[in-house]
Amino acid sequence: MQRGDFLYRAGDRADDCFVVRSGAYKTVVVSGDGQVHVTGFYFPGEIMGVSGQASGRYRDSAVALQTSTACRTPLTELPRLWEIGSGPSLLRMFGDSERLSTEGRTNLSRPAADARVAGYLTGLSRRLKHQGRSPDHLPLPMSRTDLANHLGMTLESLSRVLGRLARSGLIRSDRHAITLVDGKALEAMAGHLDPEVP
Amino acid sequence: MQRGDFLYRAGDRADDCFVVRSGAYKTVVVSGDGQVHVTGFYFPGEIMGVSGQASGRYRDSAVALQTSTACRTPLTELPRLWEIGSGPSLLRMFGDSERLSTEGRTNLSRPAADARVAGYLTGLSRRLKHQGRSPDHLPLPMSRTDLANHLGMTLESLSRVLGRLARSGLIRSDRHAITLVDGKALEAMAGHLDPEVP
DNA sequence: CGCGATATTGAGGTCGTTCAACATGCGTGG
DNA sequence: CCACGCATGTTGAACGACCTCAATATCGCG
Repeated sequence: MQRGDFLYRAGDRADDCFVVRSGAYKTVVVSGDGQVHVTGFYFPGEIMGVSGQASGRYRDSAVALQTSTACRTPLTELPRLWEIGSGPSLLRMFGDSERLSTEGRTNLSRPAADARVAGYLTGLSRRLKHQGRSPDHLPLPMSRTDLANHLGMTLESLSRVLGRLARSGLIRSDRHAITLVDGKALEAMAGHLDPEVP
Repeated sequence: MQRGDFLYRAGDRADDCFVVRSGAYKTVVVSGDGQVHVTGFYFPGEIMGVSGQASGRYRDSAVALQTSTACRTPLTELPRLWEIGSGPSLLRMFGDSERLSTEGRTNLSRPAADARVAGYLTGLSRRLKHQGRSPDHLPLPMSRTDLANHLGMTLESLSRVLGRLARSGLIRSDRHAITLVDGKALEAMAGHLDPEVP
């Protein structure tokens, strides 16, 4: 898929889940008044489309941030999945999704913009590490506008925070990537969002 | 259970989900640095403990806000629940849980405190209506501190916002309950978090 | 190479936080 | 039953941070 293509749209029948293979995606929800909120960014190995599996229709839309590929996984035969013993993994998906949402929520509840940015970066670092990739080289394929929206701040604030962190020597900030220099300091700034990853 | 009792604790083996029967509960997560975040409030008919089903251990703790009862639901019984026809409703509850989490996240992303409070109130109203209760009489069994924490603001700000809304005639604010007077205006203030309820 | 989109930087205003004092409610015990 | 005391909630003032508006800089792409 190319940048801007929809993997699925809110309202579509939710017959499948998707696993990112390459590239990156974002999920967005549009409010009744037309306002958009970026609910998440997804990288290779991560699962998308879980939110729709309960109601039968996707609640959010998934958009490719760059040239990307994803693996479609039909889940229409839910009861039969139980019979063949895939029930636990289904629960795991729901739980993972719920947990990611909870972490994001905790992060958003912090008043300081610095803490939210630091929290997102450390969380992303942990996710990448969990996928077997380098935890210090963070890809940022999303626009500043999208990331700021996701973190509940304006793009100007985000730009300033990143500049501040770079000037402090905690990170190296490229436009489409960030390298963590002092991850410990970032975690401290974020307030240790989550104890550990089991 | 009495006020302050734990339904389950973070770290416990997550063998069950719980459905609130009466009263109300809150869920909290403690960060590595000891900071507490209130992740949700749960009323009769709503499901709790989903977050733990991924890792096998609860990620949050559930605390009774008042004298409450809950129905323990071992997930090993899920196939049998399906046989007796309770599978779909449980699945619906899972979906509702995930959706609630997403809505809360969207709500927190708004910068204005008024919008976040209005968003929570309208969301709670819809949840109560969904459970067959009055959508205009909102119970607030939680403390101001907890609600402010949940909404990502200080208790002073919350107090001011509620006072402002009451003075504007949009709500009637008691200490442990709120009556919606002008729900439409509240929804507008919240920015229509979610299009509709299918 | 030039243009449009995206990102950074700057100045001023508003809103939420902080610190503080006051008011109210609730439970306990006399 | 009332009074007391503590916890909880409300109100006030000043500071600081984020947002808004605006200009400049840089990147990407044809």
